[in-house]
Amino acid sequence: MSSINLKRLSQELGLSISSVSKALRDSYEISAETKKRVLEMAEKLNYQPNPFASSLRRKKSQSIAVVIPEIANNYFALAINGIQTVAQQKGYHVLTYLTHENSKDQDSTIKHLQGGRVDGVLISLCSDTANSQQLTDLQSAGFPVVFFDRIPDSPGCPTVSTDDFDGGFKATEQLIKTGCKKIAYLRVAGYLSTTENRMRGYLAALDRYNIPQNPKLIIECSNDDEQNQEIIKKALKMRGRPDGILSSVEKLAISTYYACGEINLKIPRDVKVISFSCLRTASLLSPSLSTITPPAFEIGKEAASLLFRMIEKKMFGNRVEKTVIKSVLIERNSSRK
Amino acid sequence: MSSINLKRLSQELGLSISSVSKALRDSYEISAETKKRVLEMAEKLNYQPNPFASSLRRKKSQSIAVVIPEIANNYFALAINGIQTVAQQKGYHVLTYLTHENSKDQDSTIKHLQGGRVDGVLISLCSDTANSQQLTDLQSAGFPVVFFDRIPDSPGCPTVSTDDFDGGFKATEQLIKTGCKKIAYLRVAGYLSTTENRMRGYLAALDRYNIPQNPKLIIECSNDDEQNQEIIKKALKMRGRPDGILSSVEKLAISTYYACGEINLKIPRDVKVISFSCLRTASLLSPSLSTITPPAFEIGKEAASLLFRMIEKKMFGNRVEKTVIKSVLIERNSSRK
DNA sequence: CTGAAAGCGCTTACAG
DNA sequence: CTGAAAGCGCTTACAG
Repeated sequence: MSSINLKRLSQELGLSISSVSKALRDSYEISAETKKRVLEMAEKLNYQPNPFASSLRRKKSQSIAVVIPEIANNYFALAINGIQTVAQQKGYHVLTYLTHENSKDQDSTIKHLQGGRVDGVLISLCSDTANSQQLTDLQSAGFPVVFFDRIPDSPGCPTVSTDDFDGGFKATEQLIKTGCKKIAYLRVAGYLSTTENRMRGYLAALDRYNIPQNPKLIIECSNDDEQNQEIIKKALKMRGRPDGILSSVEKLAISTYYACGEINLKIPRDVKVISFSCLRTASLLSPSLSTITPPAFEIGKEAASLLFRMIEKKMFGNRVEKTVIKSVLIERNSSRK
Repeated sequence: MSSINLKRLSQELGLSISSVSKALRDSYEISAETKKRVLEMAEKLNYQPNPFASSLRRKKSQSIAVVIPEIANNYFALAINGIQTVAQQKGYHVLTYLTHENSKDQDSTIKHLQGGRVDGVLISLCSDTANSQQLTDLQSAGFPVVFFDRIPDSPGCPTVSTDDFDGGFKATEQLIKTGCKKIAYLRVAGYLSTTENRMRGYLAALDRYNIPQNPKLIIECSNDDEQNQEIIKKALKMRGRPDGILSSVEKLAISTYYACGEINLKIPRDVKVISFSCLRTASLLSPSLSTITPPAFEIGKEAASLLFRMIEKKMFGNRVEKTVIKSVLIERNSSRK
């Protein structure tokens, strides 16, 4: 925008373009005095370098992409906060892309990014991600990609996530200890390792306490809030209805609250609820919601730091980092006796 | 990243670079047959154009910036959702910058953006924005800037916001009608027109119902949640303490709930509460929170649309658009008799 | 309909 | 320490 470029600046100073460029980049080739003059003039004329010229020449975009399923979700909002904190400190720009839980959008986004618009990608997969050729291509081209939260299974991917199995196990254990015998696991569609691992933890806890597994209590939800509310209502009305609910994601817990309200079931008296969630207002809900809370801000920070290490090639050889940050279980009234 | 460029593509096809470029941009100068061949080869080799070369040449970044105070806030998360929806549809990229309510960060961000990295800026001002020379410079250079939610006073700025005065008035009226006589307005620091207008609505409602204004009931909060809780607690303990609270932003309502819990005041029995807020869980809180809810998603969409009209020069002359979208007042238990 | 050439605004290896 | 020149990968006015 600012029409001041190196050419104009160099004319103003009576120097060559190359000297001005070097002075601005603090090159050792330039005398201290010249640097000072250049810097002052740049300031005076409010010179802003053209980022595209620089990126084109240096083959570095100074940008990263964050690809997430949605943003109106406390987890992702907090994670982005962590990512931005690290990126802004590094002087990097952050491009955000929403996939709306749609693998087509996700693929086309990833495809676009191969043009070199960014130096690296942080991605939390959409729930219906099957086998993304685009992603595989991107990675096998040596492009830095870090997965966070919703991560794939394959061993070759650098990931930052929370201990999903452990969270699922402990949450289930909590419900069992308050007397629940029929615990419903609310899962989202798709087969991301995140959901799968949470479910494995749930199943392992049932085994550990000799509670028989019941496939009817594993309830698959969709991306539509209204529809989910109906699904949950139906589950809560069936014969042998659940006396405890473990929700794998925040929004299903909210749908559960609404569903219970509609069919007059009291939480925790009639059904106990616990959910993976970063809801700030968990303790203000009626009743307050027990949560397994992933440290979203830290996960974002960690993922971004890892990505920058990859971008800056500070990784040791081909080692693939798999960072796991523990979630915290906070017992509140929704799962009390 | 992908090392396939126009040169490589043209060699592969036995065509000149210019013809390939034109074919890819669907130029009328190129025959249908050649276009087909080019497109197929581009697909086959997974050609992705280098965005920087294109941006440099065309002086168009195909990107916009969103500058907001924070992201872990339902309002901004929803607004970004609206912005992204419009931008992705237009094939634009979205860069997000957080100012953390800090005018220095805001200024340095704006300064950076003058380099031409984006074609336009959507900004919601940080609370301590005084007189931003950077912003004035940007606008007077003819750079497209649209303000949303937290907007400045000056008539020359295109803005998309909610009817703050009206919201403040109606919320106050609601509290008065349920019997409140001492209504505290919780305001944030700084003098953005948003907060000011909400307060003017509040004051106008007091006047309208012949309730004397009391400066002690206008309580200035900070950006620190813990500190705010103390400030609110103190206000609730003073002689002639408030019997109603109008919170100008969501997070102060949450602090109010916590403050009341700590000093054993029952909402709405001892004090009634209403707040500007986009909290999804407002109706699940204990008690459910009465809100004036700005349509954040629509505001984001509208602001982005306006920005694109400016970028595409589809504006009529110098007309400055000031779009106002009404908020909805939803009465819930926190402000019931 | 196709192609040669200039140029967007930088950076950097090289010469002096 | 300074500068001339090439080139990053595109686009587009122009010539044929």
